[in-house]
Amino acid sequence: MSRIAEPEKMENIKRATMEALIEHGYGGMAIESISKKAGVSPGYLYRYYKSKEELVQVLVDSTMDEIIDSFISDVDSSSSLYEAGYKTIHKLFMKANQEPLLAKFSAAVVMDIKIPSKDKADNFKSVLELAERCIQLGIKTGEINARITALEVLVVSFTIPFRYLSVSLAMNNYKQFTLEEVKRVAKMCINALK
Amino acid sequence: MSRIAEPEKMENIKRATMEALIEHGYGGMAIESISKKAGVSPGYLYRYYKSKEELVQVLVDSTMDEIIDSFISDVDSSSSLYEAGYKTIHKLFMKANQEPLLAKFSAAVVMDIKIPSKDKADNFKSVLELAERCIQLGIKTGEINARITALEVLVVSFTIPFRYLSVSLAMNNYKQFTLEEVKRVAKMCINALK
Amino acid sequence: MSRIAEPEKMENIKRATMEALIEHGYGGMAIESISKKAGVSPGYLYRYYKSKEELVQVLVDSTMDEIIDSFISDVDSSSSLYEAGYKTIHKLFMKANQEPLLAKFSAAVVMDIKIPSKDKADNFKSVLELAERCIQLGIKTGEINARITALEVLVVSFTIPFRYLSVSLAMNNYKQFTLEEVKRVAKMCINALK
Amino acid sequence: MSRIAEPEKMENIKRATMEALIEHGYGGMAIESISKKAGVSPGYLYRYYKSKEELVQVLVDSTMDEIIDSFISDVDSSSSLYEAGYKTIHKLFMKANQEPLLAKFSAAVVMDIKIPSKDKADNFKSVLELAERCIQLGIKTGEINARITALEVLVVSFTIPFRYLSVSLAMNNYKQFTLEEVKRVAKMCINALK
DNA sequence: GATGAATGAGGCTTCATTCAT
DNA sequence: AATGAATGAAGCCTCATTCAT
Repeated sequence: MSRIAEPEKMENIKRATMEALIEHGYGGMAIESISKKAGVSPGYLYRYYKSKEELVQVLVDSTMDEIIDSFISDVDSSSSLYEAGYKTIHKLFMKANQEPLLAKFSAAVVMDIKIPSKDKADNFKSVLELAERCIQLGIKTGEINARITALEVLVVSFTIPFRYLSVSLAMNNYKQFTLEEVKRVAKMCINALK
Repeated sequence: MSRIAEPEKMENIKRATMEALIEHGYGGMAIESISKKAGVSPGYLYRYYKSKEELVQVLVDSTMDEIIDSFISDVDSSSSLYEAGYKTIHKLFMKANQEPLLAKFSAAVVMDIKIPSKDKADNFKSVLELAERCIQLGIKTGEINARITALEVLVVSFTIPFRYLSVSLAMNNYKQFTLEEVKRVAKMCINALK
Repeated sequence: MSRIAEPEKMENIKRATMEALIEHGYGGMAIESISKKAGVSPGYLYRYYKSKEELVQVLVDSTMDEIIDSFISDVDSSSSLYEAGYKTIHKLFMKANQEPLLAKFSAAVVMDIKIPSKDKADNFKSVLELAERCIQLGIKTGEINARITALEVLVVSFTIPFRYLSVSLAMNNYKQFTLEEVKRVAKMCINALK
Repeated sequence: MSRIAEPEKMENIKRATMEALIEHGYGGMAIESISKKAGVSPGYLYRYYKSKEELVQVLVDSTMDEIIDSFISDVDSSSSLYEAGYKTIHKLFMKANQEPLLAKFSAAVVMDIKIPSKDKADNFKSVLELAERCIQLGIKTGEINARITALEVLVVSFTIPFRYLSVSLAMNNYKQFTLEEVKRVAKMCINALK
């Protein structure tokens, strides 16, 4: 698996894989249709990924890492939980406005248990740690109930924004999210944890 | 003359199908492994379902109908939104205590966009109507913000309980839910819509 | 394979088998649809025939025997080849008027090489002997060329009437054959061998 | 870059399909045994034909078209019906001498009603038109009875040569046809229509 | 490097046959 | 005797993967 390759082709492959995963799921997606949509040969894929599973894992893991890292940096750079949530949701919804595919894929990765990823347990641990940080911040600012659990934070904050996004786009594929919506969704999350 | 079609076999098939769908998704599940797990021959399945797709559709549609009907009756028989939510979540969590598989499958059906169902648009309409009813009840009792949208209700009430359930069971497959948890999850939902 | 059985059921089975063979061929016909059409259970068939192949063989062989025996008796009881041909074709076409299925099946058996029969070589020998008798009769009466071969007789007399029948019925399934047609077809056969 | 799709493989597939169709019929032939006989993998077939049915249809339709076109050109280029018949039968028998398989397949296609073809009705119409042309030519030259019908021409001229061929080859698979036989079969056809 | 022809294992589905009732 | 539920081998077809060019 060599490092450098034509970046445009790799980008096409990633996008085609995301579309296929969203539309058909892991078991239902076909390498041939992905390579066709990406404008490369099936053989090309196997130069950079040793299997269908690896292709998906790499994509899913990097997406998950990005989501988590971004959320961490938002929490660390905010002085209230609401602010952190607002930032994260803002990024997510603005990304959805420009690149609905990427946003939808993020939602699918967060929600779907069946997509193969290299280390589900690892991701899970990261997310739980993140939830703990949120709790600390929220308690310090008095925004949330002191008895809230990490599971509850996770279920709320790692679910409502993504679900809002994917349901909205399922209803209208060209939907543009507004700042008003960002605010409302952030408020819902905070309220849920009160 | 005709022997009774053994209901136990049909039950086994349904359970095996749910497990397979949860674990591998529609495209990844194999009829042969389902029939093996159910203790019947592959051909047997085709006596009652004309295809893999129909097998899944029937299961998904009946599950979705049950969920919606149950929720409707809870809303109609309650004098507050909190009460309605409590009833529904109570049923769901108690079912999970006794039949984790059924509960997990319900969650998968509600969350997964890719599972084939006879009429996705129909289901969606039903769910939206249900959300409207919740809003009416919640406004009457003053429990929720008058400006809340059906989408928001749907995203909160049709997501948090199922997500709480599936994440909990993913962490510990033998987890038993408590009445305390029912109360807390119901409260989170109501709070989110305040 | 016991001897006596409800004759009506056996008759139904035979007819259903003929229809299936004509419409779908041996490889394409299904025992289950035959038994359904015949109004008996699949298991019933296996009481009297040990396999799909035997079911067809018995039917085909008895049909072939009937055709040959009938032709032999017509040749033996006639004083000219034309008379013999006329008698045979007359029987065939009148049978077609009353029982198109039986006539069509006879044609299929005579024409189709792929239908399994117990002893194709035997049948073939019988038919060739028959052709020799025709030649003897035809030469005695001066109706046919003395140098005609058995193969030629066979190709003409075992083909034209059956083909006329099956093509006619393929064009119009309710076609009724006339005596005029019997005469014309008999004449064509004789002429061909002049 | 792209290698030439090996024409030899396609040829092998066609031949294997013809053999299978002749020997087992459409319903009885197995894709796997065809591919094995052709020396390719089962999947290979589906690169060029989208189904078993299409594989057979393409083969049958092109064969039927060839037969009809060849017959038409023979009729159009001849000044007597006998000449036309002679030419056609000559081609057919000489082909049989060199490629018995192709000739046997032609006979099977012409005779067998159950083989799937794209447009049976179309073929039938073409054949009837052809018969009409034969009648016009035959009447002009006085070779045939003026009251002959298209059905009769079809039954004679589209049957006797093919049946002569297939019965001959069924008796002796290595049989070589002679010019004398061509003449005799052509004469039989003409005589039949007198 | 890139391709896409080719493979063959495996998935869906049918159907001849059996056997408990 | 008669049924039809049940089986499982086998058929059609797809698709992840390889490799000669």
